[in-house]
Amino acid sequence: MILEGSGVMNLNSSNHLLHQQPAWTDSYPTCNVSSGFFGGQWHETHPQYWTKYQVWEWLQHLLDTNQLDANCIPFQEFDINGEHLCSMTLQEFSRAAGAAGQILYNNLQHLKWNGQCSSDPFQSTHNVIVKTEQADPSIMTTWKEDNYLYDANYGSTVEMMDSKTFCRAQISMTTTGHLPIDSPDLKKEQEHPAKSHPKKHNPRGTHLWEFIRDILLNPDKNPGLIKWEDRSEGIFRFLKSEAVAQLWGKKKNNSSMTYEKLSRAMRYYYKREILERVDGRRLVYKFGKNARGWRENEN
DNA sequence: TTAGAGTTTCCTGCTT
DNA sequence: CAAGCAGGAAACTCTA
Repeated sequence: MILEGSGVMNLNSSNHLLHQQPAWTDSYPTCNVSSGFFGGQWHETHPQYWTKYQVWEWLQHLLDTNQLDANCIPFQEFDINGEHLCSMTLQEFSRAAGAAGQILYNNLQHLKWNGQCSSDPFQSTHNVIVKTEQADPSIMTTWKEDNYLYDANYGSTVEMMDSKTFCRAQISMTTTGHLPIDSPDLKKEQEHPAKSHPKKHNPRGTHLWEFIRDILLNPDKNPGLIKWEDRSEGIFRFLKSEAVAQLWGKKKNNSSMTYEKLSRAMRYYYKREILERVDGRRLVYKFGKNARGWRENEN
């Protein structure tokens, strides 16, 4: 998983926006706990409301942005939701993730603080919009489709802020850090953003191959869409190719995505050695040497 | 403003 | 025959 919108960004409008809106509840106006198959993207939601999957997405993001070895963060120690995560102390982070615990803790505090000036539980439930999690991608709907969400607490629809603007604001604040964080890692990142994010380019969120990988790595959220054929070799097979394509389309806000188009993008990965061909087998692919994070004992 | 990355879309031909 | 594969070409979106 790669940072969406890396490095220094054009923050003028988003910074302005955030400075105008110091309360986290205002900075997460579109919080949609389970907007999609995986519960939406972690940076679209306040940490308090992350699902387990979003916690993992956040961990993966930190691995990427801090150039950490995958072994630095034992994911099994973070089989928890956002609420649990937010309740963890620095000591608990350190115990769970060792040296990386400090980074995790600082980043989480940063994210919480980023929008959260108040811990008022009323405020948090007032503005955060919750949707019931839907396991079946065929029936799921996203906020983009309807352009509004239903606020269960108040029985009303809420107009949405532009998600891209919101994400940019979130990520830029995370990566450039205008907040008083003492973490040396974050300071370093502020001083050398380009060095911290070498050749990261992920304009529209997670890459396709990472999206596929994450489905494979999260069987609880993978209702028979893709399965491992040979886990150790990184060989996998699409079981519901069109459903996966639809899911990818949802993620990219592209309702016309098909497996034919998705597979074309997959084939481009051959040249980059992110995927390898598996001859003679339909719907079967294999992770290549440039694909990271799919092995059970990565690195 | 521009170049490049990473798709997305469309296409033709081939294979299963 | 349908579905999937292969890969060229152009268009598109977004970031540095």
